[in-house]
Amino acid sequence: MEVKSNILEATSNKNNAFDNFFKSAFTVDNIIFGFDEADLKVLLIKRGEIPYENQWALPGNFVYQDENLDTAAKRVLAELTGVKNVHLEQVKTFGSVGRHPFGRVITIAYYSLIKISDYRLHVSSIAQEAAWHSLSDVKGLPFDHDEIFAACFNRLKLNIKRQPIGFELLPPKFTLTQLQHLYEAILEEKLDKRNFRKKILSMDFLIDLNELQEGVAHRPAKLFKFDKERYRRLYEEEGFHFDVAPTKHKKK
Amino acid sequence: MEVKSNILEATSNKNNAFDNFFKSAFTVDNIIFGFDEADLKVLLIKRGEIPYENQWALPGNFVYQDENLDTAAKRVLAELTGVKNVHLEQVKTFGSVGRHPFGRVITIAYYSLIKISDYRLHVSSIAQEAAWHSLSDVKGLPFDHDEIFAACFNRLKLNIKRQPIGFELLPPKFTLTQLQHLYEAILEEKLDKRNFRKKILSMDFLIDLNELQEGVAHRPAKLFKFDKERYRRLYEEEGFHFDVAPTKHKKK
DNA sequence: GTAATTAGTGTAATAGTTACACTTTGTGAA
DNA sequence: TTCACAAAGTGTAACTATTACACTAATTAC
Repeated sequence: MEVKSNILEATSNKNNAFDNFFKSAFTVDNIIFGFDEADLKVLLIKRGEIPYENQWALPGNFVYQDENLDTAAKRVLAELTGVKNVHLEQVKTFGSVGRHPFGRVITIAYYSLIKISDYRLHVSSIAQEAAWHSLSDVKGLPFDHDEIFAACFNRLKLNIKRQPIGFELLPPKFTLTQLQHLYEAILEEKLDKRNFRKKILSMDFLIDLNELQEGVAHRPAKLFKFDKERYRRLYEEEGFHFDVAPTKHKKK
Repeated sequence: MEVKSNILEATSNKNNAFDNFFKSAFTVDNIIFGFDEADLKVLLIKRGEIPYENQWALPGNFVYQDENLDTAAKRVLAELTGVKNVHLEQVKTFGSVGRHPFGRVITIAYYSLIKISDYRLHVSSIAQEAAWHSLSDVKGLPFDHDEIFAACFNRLKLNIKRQPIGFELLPPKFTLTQLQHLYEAILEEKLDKRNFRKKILSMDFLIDLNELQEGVAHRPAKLFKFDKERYRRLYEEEGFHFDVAPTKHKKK
């Protein structure tokens, strides 16, 4: 009771102190994005519990008593995929009164980006089953998960233009075409090939590895890697602004 | 007990169900910005309660049981200032384990923008006393309020370049110089007068009222107003990008 | 060796950004 | 009434970034 009564001392005396200590729970949801050469995917779990048992939903879990929020989000990811050390971003907190049928639940939404090749489904208490879904399949989710998903995808769209986070979704060595397809998938528009290459190379943080793609039935592409150190030196203070013309974009 | 036990059914069975229902509280903080002709200000309250009694802190309060998060943030603002219908934005949620000395407290941080002239200190249960502070005075705040403040100010800096929110801080009729000073205060850099005017006028959502400033001991400036409808029509889909050269900015 | 497939490349027109300094219009004091 | 003061208001040329656009090169599979 000690914690409770102390918190209540700090509360407004206009209200009954107990009003501020109602039954509630808080959770994190972590929207996990992956990219598989062609499409942007999201990892959904099949719920093993009521409510909405057996429906596909965003992965999430309660935050433990002695656990920070970011840690909880990382734990959800790690338990589900075994992947650690990823790009993680807190997006928005959802706490409408009626959003959970069983009571007041506040959910802090994160997204994270992983290399889909690193993914290996783990036996996990969080989910019965997990699977990658195309973005277009992500609708009709339970709770307010459609809204949460939209907020996270939206944030990703904004961030991709200002931070070098695309590389988190690609293997360490990638071709410029793969990178372009990734940008196109996130931004949901086709980009002009020459302008894309000119722009991204002019930013000067990609290193040409002088290696060629193998095992493709056409002219092999050069492989590049992202130079994080160089990025830091060049852009740490000012940041960048990636904006390339979609193909056949009409001028006003 | 009904709510509690139902939520607990939905929880992971790997953990003791009660672990997910520990003693906790959640609050909103609302960082209230105002602009007084020259400087950007923040409204701080003098805490009337332990911990940190009598220290200046960010305004905040518990979220009530039947209250949405945004509503709670608006309530904090209204109780403190009487101002309603403002620009409000959720910024980030803070929930580190040790951030509150009395127990686990999750805080959802918002900022809001008000016209300082509308402000009138209300008798309020939230604060003993409230006062505007210059940005440079906002440091050494209790809890992790320095970090919360930084996150909100940062967000404001980003948003001012992409949304027409500056007008929320100015009277309905304002001069271009006032507007420029506001941008300078938020961005923390001096801007070039001619470039600023050219850019903001070219955006085509300011209306020249054909009225002049009164009561100044120099050439009076023209008054403008922001045309919200026109803004919507022009920018609803694409948004804008406000970026004007600081004065004497050196090129690389 | 030829068809299929994707990689890779340059330029001119246009649009946007930047740097920069003097004239105008009002007030208020002598 | 005029002069000092203060801030308002204004244009342009140089530079930089963005856009639109189509063919040749390299490889594999048959």
